[in-house]
Amino acid sequence: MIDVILVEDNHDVREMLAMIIDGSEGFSCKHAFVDCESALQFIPDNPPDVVLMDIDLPGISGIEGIKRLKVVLPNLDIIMLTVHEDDDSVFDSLCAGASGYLLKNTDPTVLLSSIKDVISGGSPMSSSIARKVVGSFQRSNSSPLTGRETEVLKKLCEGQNHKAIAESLFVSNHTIRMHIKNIYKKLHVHSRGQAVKKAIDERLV
Amino acid sequence: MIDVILVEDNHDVREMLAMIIDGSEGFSCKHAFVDCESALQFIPDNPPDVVLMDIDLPGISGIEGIKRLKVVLPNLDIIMLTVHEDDDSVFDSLCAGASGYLLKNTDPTVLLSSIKDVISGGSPMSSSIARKVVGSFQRSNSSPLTGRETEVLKKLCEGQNHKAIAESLFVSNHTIRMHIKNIYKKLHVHSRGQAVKKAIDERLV
DNA sequence: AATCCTATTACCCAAATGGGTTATTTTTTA
DNA sequence: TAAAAAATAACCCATTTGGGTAATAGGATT
Repeated sequence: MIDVILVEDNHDVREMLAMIIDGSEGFSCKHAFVDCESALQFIPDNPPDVVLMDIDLPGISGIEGIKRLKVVLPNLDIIMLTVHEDDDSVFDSLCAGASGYLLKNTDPTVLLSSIKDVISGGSPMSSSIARKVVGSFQRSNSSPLTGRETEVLKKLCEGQNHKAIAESLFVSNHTIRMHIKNIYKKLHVHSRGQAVKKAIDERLV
Repeated sequence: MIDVILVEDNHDVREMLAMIIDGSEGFSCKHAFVDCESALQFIPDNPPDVVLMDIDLPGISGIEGIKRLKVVLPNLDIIMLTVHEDDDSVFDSLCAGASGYLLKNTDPTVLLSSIKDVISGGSPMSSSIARKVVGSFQRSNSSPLTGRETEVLKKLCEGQNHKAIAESLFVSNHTIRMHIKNIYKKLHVHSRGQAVKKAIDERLV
């Protein structure tokens, strides 16, 4: 029997979801909370198998709630169940510790299979959410840098200094300094820190 | 009719997959290549709806092949179809531009629905792969840094220098330098670059 | 009340970095 | 084959950074 806890402020949605889950074979939903405050009091002492969490909640937000739950229960599986499909909501939720992200219009059948999925180590997401997540890995393929400059930038991102980079690439430190100067010009930055930030933001490395 | 191209060196696997796909209602697989070299010659002039790509290929690897295809066809949907489930293979593939990642033992029914999925903007992945991807977003919740130090580290990651950080936090640059010294000690690093790398790697910011 | 932690400010000095300029060799491209 | 781009190396100088040390004040903890 899979034990599910809901955190959802809308009365009708909460009751509806609880009924669907609790009424399904192999699922149980005996506790549902209106806000994170009450959920945070109950859950640490009574951890369920899965938590379904809304984002828009009065008081502590669902994202902040996830962070706090994860501190005391790092292995708890939490699925975000929300209407928000914007990048920030998705990435903030995942960074906070959500293992899945579903939209509220998700079909009940899919919701139930997603709950099973997250328990068995999966990360249920809608197609469009998954594409956002995957897309965040894709790097620019139009870097203004040359091959050597990209190599050097990579080393900069690893925190290496002139000398270390020169040694690892078997050239003089003068050469590395020249490469770095050119990198800065091309990226329009004036320091290592800015170069590293740009490299990461624009996935140049 | 969904046009699919295969790149797979193993003869039996290639023939089998081609037969499954081409024999299915609404799918067509008229071209299958043994290596990236030949695929790279054909595909740019005859772009299909979806490419299924193996990783282990003689000559140009599947990952390198994706990169090259994406340069000329940035919107091409590519699904990695491989036996490798290690982190590097997964992340390198996604970074190279793959939109989906499936294992070769994937059920034919799932494979076909995944092809439809990727065309409609999704990113088909197995549960365990999705968990890896989502896991890469989760940050550590046990930072050794104080609140103020974390603020400063965030600014370092944005490429700001002493003075800029001091001004944005309304304190003297001496204070910021002290914070940075303490951050370096706690993180066991000796430069901005290393601190930024550590901050990003361990998701301290 | 005593202690610890955090945040704050300050000074000194050596090392690293950033910017400007010039030049040779190799590789790539037109 | 000629021109352009990339990689290599060097010099000078001002600024920034890193490391050591010291001190004060407020808050939390014991």
